Amino acid sequence: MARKRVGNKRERIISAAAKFFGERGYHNTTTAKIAEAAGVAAGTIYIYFRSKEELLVAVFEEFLGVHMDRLREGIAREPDPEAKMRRLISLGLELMEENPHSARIFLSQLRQSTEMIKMVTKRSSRAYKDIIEEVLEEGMRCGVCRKLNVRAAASMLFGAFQSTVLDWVADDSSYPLASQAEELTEFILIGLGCRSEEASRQQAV
Amino acid sequence: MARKRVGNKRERIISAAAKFFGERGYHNTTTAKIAEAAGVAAGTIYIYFRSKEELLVAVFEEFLGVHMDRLREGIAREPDPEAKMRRLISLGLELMEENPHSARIFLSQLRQSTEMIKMVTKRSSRAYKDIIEEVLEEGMRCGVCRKLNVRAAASMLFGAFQSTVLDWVADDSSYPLASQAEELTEFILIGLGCRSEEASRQQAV
Amino acid sequence: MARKRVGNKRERIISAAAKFFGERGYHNTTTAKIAEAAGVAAGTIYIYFRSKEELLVAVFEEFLGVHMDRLREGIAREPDPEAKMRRLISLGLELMEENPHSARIFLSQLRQSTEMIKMVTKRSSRAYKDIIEEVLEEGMRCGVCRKLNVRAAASMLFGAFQSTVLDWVADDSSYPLASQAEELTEFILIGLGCRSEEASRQQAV
Amino acid sequence: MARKRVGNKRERIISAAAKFFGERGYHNTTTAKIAEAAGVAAGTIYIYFRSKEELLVAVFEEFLGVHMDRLREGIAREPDPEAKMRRLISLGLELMEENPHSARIFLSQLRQSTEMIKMVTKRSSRAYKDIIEEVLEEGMRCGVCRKLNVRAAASMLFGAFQSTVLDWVADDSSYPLASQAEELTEFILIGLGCRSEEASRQQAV
DNA sequence: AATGAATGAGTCTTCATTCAT
DNA sequence: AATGAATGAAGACTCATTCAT
Repeated sequence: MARKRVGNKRERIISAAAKFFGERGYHNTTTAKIAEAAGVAAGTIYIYFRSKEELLVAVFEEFLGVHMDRLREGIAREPDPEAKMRRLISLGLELMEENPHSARIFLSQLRQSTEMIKMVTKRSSRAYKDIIEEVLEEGMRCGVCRKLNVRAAASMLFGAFQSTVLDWVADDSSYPLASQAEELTEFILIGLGCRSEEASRQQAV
Repeated sequence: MARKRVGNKRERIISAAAKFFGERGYHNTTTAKIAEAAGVAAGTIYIYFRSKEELLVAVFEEFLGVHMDRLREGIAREPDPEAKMRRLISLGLELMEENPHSARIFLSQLRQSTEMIKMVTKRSSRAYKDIIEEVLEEGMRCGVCRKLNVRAAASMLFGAFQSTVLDWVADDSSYPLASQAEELTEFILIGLGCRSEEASRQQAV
Repeated sequence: MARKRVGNKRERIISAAAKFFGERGYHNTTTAKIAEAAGVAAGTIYIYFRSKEELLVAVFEEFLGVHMDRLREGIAREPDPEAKMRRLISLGLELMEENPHSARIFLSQLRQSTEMIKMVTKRSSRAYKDIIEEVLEEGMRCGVCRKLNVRAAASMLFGAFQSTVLDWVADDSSYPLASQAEELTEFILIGLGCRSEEASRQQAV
Repeated sequence: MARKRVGNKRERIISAAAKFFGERGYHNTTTAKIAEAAGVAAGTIYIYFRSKEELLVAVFEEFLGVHMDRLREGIAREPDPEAKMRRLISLGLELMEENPHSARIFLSQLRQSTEMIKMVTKRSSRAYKDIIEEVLEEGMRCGVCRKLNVRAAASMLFGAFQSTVLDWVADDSSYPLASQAEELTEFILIGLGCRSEEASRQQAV
C-alpha cells in the first residue's frame, strides 16, 4: 500500500510533467506547476528526481521504453518484412495516439539545449531508426525492397512518420491518427519499391 | 549612410540571434549574449525588436522569406512536375546548407511554447508544404504521379526532407548535405509513383 | 538496555553533529547528513532535540561540561597559583586535542548569529574565563603575580590560548598541540609577571 | 557624476553587507536584505559581485586592505620595536573601533565553511601576524625582547588582541576600545620580556 | 521510540526589459 | 539612435521539520 503510494507519486509527477512539457515546452513549464498538477509539494519532485532536467529525461525514457518494447513485440509476430513495415507504421501511430503528450515531447521538445538532453534525443531517434533499419535490411535480403542506403532511408521514413504525427498533434488530435496509416503505409512501401504503383493502385480498388 | 548603419545593426542582431538560437536554443540564449555578439548594447536590441520573442520571429521570417523566394524561383524555371520536385529537393537542401543555424531553428527550435511562436511555425511549415502541394497537384494532373492525398503526402515529403537535414545538423554538418540529395529524390519520386523501381534502377546505371 | 540504546543514539547524534559542525560549520551541515552519519533516521533527531539549533547547543554543552569539570579537577590538585596556571594551560590544550571537532566549534563556530547561540557562547567563554580569573585573583593575593585588571587579563590569556589552538586546527592537527604548551606557558607567566625573564631563561636551561 | 554614482552603489552594497554579516552572520543575512539596506534592487548586487560569497570576500578585503596599509604606515614612523609594538596595539584597536561591523567579520564570521572563505581568512590572519612577526624579529635582533618562537608568539599576541576586541564587540561597543590599550600593551610587552615587572610598575605610577 | 516520505517556506540567482543620459 | 546600469519578477532547488505508520 505504502509502496503503491510511492509509485503513484512518481508516476503522477511524470505524468504531469509529460502533459506540461508536451503542451507548453520544457522551458515554459515550472516545477511548481508540475507539482501542483501532480498533487504534491514543490519539494517532492526533488525526492524522485535530481533536477528538472532529469525529470524530462525520465518522462522521455518512460515513454520510449514502453514504446520500443511494444514495437518490437508487434513486428516479431509478423511473417515478412513488408508486413513488418506495415505493422511498424500502424502500431507506431497507435502508440503515439495513446500518449499524445509524450509523443509531442518525443518528436520535438527534446531538440533543445543541453548536452544531456541532446544525448537522450539522439538515443531515442536511434532506437526508432534501428528498428526501421532492421526491417529494411531484412527486406533487402529477401528482395522485397529495392536496394537503398538503409541509414538514409530509415531517417526519411522516420521523418515522414514524425511529420504525420506532428500534423495530428498540431491539429489538437482532432481526428484519429490511425486514419493516416493507410496513406503513410502506401507512400512508404512504394517508396521502398515493395510494390509497383500499379499493384498499389489495384489493391486500393 | 545612417540608414545603412541601421540596417547593418538590425542585420547583425538577427544574424547573431540566428547563430545562438540555432546552436543553444531560444531559451538558452540571453539577449545579453546576442547583443555582445552583434556588437551592440543590450538596450539596442529593443530599438529594433519589441521583445526577444519578436526577434526570434524576425530571425525566422528573414530566413523563410529568402528561402521561399528562391524555391519558387528555382522551380519556376523547371519544365515539368518531376523536374520541379527534383529541383525542390536539391535546392531545399542547398538553402539549408547555406544557413545551418537558421535551418536548425526552422526545423526544431520553433516547435516550442507560446502561441505567437506556434503560429509562426505553422505558417512556415505551411509555406513549405504549399509549394510541395502545388507541385504534387500539377504532377497528378499531368498523370506523372499517382493519385494520393496531397495534404498528407506533402507532409510526409516534408518530414523526410526535414529528417535528412536534421541528421546532417546533428552530425555537425560534417558531410555535404547535397550528398543526400540523390537518395532523397529517389525515395520521394518512387514514393510518388513518378517512376517505377525498374526505371529508377536503370537510370542509376 | 532500552535506556542504553537510547543514550547510545543521543550520543551518536551529538557525536556526528560535533564532527560535521566542526568540519564544515553549522550552516553547511544538514540534519540529514548528521542523521546518516549517526545511523538514525532523519526524524529521530527530533525525538532527542527540539531543533537543529538545540542540537548545536547540546553538542556544545556536552563538550563544555566535561571540559570544565576536568579543568577544575586538574587545578584543584595543584598547590599554588603558578602551578595552577601551568596546569590550566597544559590541560586545556590536552582537552582540545582530544576532541578537535568540538574544539573547533567551541572556538569559532559559535560566533554566529542567533541570540540563543550567542548566549551559549558567552556563557562558555565565561566559564573558561571564570576559572582563569579565579586563578589570577589567587595569584594576585599571594603576590605571585603583578597587579592587573583580572577581567581584561583573563580575556587576553584566553585569546592567546584560543589562537594557539586555532592555529593547530587550521593546520589540520598536523602536530601535537601539547608541543605548544611550553611556549604558551612561558608567554603567559611572564606576561603575568610571575617570573622575570631571567628566571624563565634559567629554568629553560 | 555617473562614475560617482556607480562607486557609490558598490560602496553602499559593501557597507550594508558588512553591517549585516557582522551583526547576524553571513548565513543569517539574505541578499534581499542587503539590497534593501543598500537601497538597490536585488539584482543589482549581482552586477557588482558574482555571488553572495564573493561579496563577503569583497567586504573583507576592503577592510583588510585599508587596515593593513594604515598599520604599516603607523609603525613605520616609530623609532624602535617597543614603540612599534605599542603603536601596533593602539592603532589596531583604533581601526577596529572605527569599523566594528567589519571587525566582527574579520575576527569571527569568516571561520566558516567553504574553501574560498577559508583561504581568505587564512590570508588575513597571516597579514596581521606577518606584521607582528616582523616587529618581533626586529625586537629580538635589537635585544629588546627575549628570545622566543616568533611564529607562536605572534599568534598568541594576535589572540590576545582579538579577544580584547571581541569582548568589546560582545558588549555592544559600550566602552571605548582604546581604554583597553594600556592593559593590553602592558601584558604583551611584559610577556615579550621588553620590560621587567618592576619597570612597568614604576611607569604605571 | 523509530522511521523516512512529504512538506513548503525561504533563498540565491538570472535575465528580459526599461530609461536616464 | 545608442548606451548599459538598474530593475524586480520569476524560478529552481534546499532543507529543517512534521507525521502517519
